Amino acid sequence: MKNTATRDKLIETGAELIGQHGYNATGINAVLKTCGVPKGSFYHYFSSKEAFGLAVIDQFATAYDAQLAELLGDTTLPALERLRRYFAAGREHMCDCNHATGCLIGNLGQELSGQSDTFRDALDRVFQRWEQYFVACLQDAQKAGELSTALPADNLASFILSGWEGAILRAKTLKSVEPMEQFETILFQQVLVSDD
Amino acid sequence: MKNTATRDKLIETGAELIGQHGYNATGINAVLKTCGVPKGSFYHYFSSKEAFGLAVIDQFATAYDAQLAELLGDTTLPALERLRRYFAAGREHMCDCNHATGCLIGNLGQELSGQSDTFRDALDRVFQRWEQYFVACLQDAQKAGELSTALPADNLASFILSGWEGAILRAKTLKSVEPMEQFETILFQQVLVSDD
DNA sequence: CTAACAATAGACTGACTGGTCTACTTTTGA
DNA sequence: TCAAAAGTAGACCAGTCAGTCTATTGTTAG
Repeated sequence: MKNTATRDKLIETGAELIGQHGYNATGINAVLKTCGVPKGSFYHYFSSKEAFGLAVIDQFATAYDAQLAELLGDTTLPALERLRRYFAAGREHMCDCNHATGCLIGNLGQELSGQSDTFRDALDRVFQRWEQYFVACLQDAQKAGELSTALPADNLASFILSGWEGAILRAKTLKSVEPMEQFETILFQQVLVSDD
Repeated sequence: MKNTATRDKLIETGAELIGQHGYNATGINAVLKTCGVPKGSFYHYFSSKEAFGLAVIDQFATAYDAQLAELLGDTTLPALERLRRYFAAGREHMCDCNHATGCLIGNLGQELSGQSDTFRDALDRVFQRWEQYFVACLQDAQKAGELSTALPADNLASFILSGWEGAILRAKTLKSVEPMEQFETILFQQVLVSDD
């Protein structure tokens, strides 16, 4: 399995279609037709649709990890400023996809975590890794005195991830980033505050 | 269309199966087999699967409305106490379904709002009605001096709905109500506070 | 050169999909 | 009483699904 070009093309197309229509509504044939790959190749690289789905999640998580590291791990900026930039990037992405795709991991979490434990585990691991980025960033903020140490960083991180995923869901159904803006506003105004 | 017993049975079974497996993964034949209704009856009451799905949403929204009115509209209790009870009921429901179902509207919002504008509109209307219950409850809290008037009630309501839906999603993928608890804790500690 | 293996290619399969059709039974209202 | 309408019943249809199969082409190592 040296030639990864075809495999990558399948995963890329799969991520796009699954992001748009969900996992169950995305047929393998549709993926193949979209990227012009024959079925023989698909089952050469993936043992089943589920294995393909997991590979799509894996690839997405890896790529997103790099983004998170860049945005939230950029220690040249104040920690809360990094968070602001992360939220801004999320809003921008939401507009770019016409409020249709949102967050692939969130989408699949809703759709599949009741359907398959394999998927649920994979998606939960991604969420937990994301949470760790938030924890690190919030701890930076606490060390710098930007953020009160009254609230544990890990609880805050869970709060932020939940709220942000929910805001993305609302943005999708409303076709507007307003819920994402309102979440960010109140979060910074009431939750991410320093000791007076 | 006077005999609603068969129709109700179809909708009830549909809500259950769609809640468990999602809309796309729930076949009409599975619904029919589960509740022992022949296909002829199904298409006597519903013109298509989409119409059926909308009826399921409608029925669920109506039933949930009654619950919200009871919990959040119970003016014999302090407004913030009503909110606490609402969250507690949500957590209980999450445990009852083994963290598998979560919120039907949230699930379908993720799955279908990118797939069909008809569904998206229907689901968004439900969300907006829910938000109005929160707004009314928060305004009660502000009038009673339980809650600062510094933040507009409608922004807060949007914040709470987003956060709660996101917490439910995390609870599903984590198979634990912990994210819901963490959301509630920080919400009451930092956001739903009175003027000092 | 050639044998082994990676990869491409797509016809094909059985199961299942949403939806249609006709036949039959029950209920209703005049 | 009886005809029209409501509702039940399930065989059936074309299309699609994930997955299999065999054949062929590219590549690589001995």
